[in-house]
Amino acid sequence: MLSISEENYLKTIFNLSESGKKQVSTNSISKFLKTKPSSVTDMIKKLTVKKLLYHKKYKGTNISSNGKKLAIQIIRKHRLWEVFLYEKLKFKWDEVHKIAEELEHISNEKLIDKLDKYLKYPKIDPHGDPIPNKDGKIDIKQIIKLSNLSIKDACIVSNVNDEDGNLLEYLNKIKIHIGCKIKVFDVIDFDKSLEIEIDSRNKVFISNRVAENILVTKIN
Amino acid sequence: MLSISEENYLKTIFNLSESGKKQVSTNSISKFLKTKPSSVTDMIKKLTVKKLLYHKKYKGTNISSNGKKLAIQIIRKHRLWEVFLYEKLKFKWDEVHKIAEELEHISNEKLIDKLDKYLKYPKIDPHGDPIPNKDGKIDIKQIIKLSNLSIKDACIVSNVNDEDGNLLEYLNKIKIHIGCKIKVFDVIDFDKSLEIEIDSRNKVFISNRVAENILVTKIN
DNA sequence: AATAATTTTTAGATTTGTCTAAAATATTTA
DNA sequence: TAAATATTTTAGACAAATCTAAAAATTATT
Repeated sequence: MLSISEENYLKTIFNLSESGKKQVSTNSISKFLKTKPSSVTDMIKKLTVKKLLYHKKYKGTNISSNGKKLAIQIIRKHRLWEVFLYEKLKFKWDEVHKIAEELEHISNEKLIDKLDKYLKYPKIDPHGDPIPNKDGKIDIKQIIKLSNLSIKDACIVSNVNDEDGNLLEYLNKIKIHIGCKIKVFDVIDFDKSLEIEIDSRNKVFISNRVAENILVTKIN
Repeated sequence: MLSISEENYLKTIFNLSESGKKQVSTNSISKFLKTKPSSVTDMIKKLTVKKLLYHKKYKGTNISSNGKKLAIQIIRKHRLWEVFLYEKLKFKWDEVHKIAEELEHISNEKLIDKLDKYLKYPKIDPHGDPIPNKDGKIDIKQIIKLSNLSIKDACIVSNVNDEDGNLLEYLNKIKIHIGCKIKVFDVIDFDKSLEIEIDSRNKVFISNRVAENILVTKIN
């Protein structure tokens, strides 16, 4: 059994090593968790003794396969709770993360199995991130341009090009934001513009140019 | 903000002072929480400084009105989560307590409000205990004999006379246990025997003599 | 390559919640 | 009521998770 702190470090190290190079630096962990580097060193020692990490002094940290397994189970719990909060309790997509950070540490396998079943075995969370299954398997998240979707496809916005203030302003106006759900109702042959529905509410047309600057994950 | 330990002590002291005399002994707390009396003394000091308890050396402990307010909110969370686990996730009534002990410490007012709404503002938990409302008001739990109910009443079994082994064996056979739900379908005028349905499943007749030895809380 | 700057680790301290052992107080019993 | 027993508190220790300050190692700069 891991403590909440140990779980948070493990999860952070897993995420950092997924989203970058294999060797995770002490500083990057400390920045993410808002703790001092010396605290990170201490915790790395503890988790290394438990064989959840590999560590070479001054060189960086790796997650072991046991560590990875545990981290994935924590992420599974986090994302399932996010789905619950979003779909059942009707929280907004940007409110669910903070609460799920607490819920994810409740350890009861039966609870998670039943929650999974109750939510009808969801594949992605409200941010479009994939939910690992019970065995720890994760469907790799395929990020594509909204312009690549076809009629009847649905997706979650995972990123938008934020270099252009005008684009952001426009997206804000039509209520497209990271985490929102978009369904494609029609693709106009003539100019490849899209008729889409945003968050099951407003239906709008957007140009192909705009659609190329919105990154999404398909959800069906 | 209270720590999980502080919350557990506060809740325990509240419960002990409700279900007995006003002065709670250090030993009784230590027995309930399975910690040493010296640890209890330490925690009492901390909570006394925070004005959640009153304490007189060697004499016993009282909960303050602020302490009571906090304790009731913890109990509210506990019981709402129990309803969720029982009704939505389909846990058995005797499995929910342990998990709710963990969930009750998650502190987010909006979460509890939304959970309450989602569960349609339940008044009692799966054990028949009343759920305090947002303002901390608790409908006092009225424990009555099953024999006092009328047609169409429903209730939760809160206690059975366990002095007679034969009665226990019989109740076990017809699957009446603490926490189960009973609906009264008919009251026979001739001998005051009852036709009841247990846990929305088996329908049986029981004599008035048996019904007098089952204590329940009405739920409608 | 030598120096400066940054990163990481070590050493030692602090807080929280627990413990044991012993002392102080209260209660029960003979 | 005095002695025996039980309860409660105090004193001091420990593990977990953090911190600060300083030392060690690495990386960048001139």
